[in-house]
Amino acid sequence: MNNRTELAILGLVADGPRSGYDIRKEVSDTLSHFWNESTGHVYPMLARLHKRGLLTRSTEASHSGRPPRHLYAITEDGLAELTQWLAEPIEPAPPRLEILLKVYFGVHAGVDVVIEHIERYKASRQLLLNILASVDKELTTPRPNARQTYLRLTVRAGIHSAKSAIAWCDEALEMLKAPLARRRGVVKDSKRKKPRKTYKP
Amino acid sequence: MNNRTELAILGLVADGPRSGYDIRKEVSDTLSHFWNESTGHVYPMLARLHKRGLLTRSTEASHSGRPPRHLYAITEDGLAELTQWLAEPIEPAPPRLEILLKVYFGVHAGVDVVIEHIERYKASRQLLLNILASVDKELTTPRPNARQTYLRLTVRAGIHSAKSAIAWCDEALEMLKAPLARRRGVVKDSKRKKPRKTYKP
DNA sequence: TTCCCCATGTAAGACGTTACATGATTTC
DNA sequence: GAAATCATGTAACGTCTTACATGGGGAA
Repeated sequence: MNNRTELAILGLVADGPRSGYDIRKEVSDTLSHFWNESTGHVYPMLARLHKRGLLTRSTEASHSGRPPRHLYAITEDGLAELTQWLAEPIEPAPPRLEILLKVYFGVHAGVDVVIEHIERYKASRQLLLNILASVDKELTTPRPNARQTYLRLTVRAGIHSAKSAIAWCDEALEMLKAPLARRRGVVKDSKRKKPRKTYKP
Repeated sequence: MNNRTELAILGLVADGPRSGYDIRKEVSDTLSHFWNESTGHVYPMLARLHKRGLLTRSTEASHSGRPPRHLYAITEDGLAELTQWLAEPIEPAPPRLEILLKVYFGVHAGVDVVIEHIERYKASRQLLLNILASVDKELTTPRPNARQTYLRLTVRAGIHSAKSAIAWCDEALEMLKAPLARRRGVVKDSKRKKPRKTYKP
């Protein structure tokens, strides 16, 4: 099996019974800095896991006109599958970094556009870094248990990554602003006929 | 339009006529550290771009039994669409970092498994860093043109990212090896019945 | 002689997103 | 009075991957 949504669900339900809603909430509250799930995918995958016998399903009485709540719990087979998957080596996902694609195509866009993208990107990473740094602070306790440690590790990963992104942005902005600004005519070497419009949002 | 494959194709063909094969090759040779395309997607997207009038298509005579080579070139409409897309702000892609998912679920796998994953990951980042560092060296020229600069920026991004990943790995390994090793019993708090198997590949 | 390069493309399907439908309750 | 929360799910669609089919030429 190879479906990442199913695996994420399995991992979460392994900590105790959860509904589809619970899972969505947990992902967006706690895992959002390294994982995401979309609503429309969680419910079908829960159904599939149930059909495959990896989850059991029990229905709670509905309160006041709400749809009934379905609680899923992990089975022994589910736990076995989860454990097996957790031990399997991770095959690196081929990257698709849109910002770098736009940077790479910079010749067709003009320096100003590229600079604008990098500045926006830097701002977004800075914002993320601020959030993660404060989460990290909360998570820093004298005697963390295993679960806290693992969660904190994911936050630390985000912090390292955001910092390096910011550092790259600074380096890139310097490279682009200083020398290309002086000889902006370089862009004219390309085949374009019309002059680039300046990018002013 | 929102199709990333089409946009990548458009950007590459904007530098000069190319065949489907050329594009696949260019992606895997030059962009592979930040972008990928799969064979089965490139050809249909080329056909679509042609149908939409963003690319022209000319057929070269086939040499010695090979299938005929189709050369695609960008049209004015194609160039316009490319330029417009390049100027559009980038909406951040929701992350899905499998390694962090496995770290987060570490309680169900055991410390040894997590450590093993991080060590493998570190090795892979180290390898990538070595490659990118040597590419960066080659790309470091006294008077780079715009194209070289943009390419180098993508390489620099990879270098920053790999370094930060390695730094995180080191930090994580230290956090996991020192304190959890001393009180490995923490894992027993979870609901698992069976002891974890040690992960020895 | 075996493997990689060239060179096209299709078919099937997995994966995932977005938008929709429903509607009472609690919070601001 | 508006907005968020709770809570399920489906339908349509877009994106992308994997595997297959074909086959000659050149390099190791």
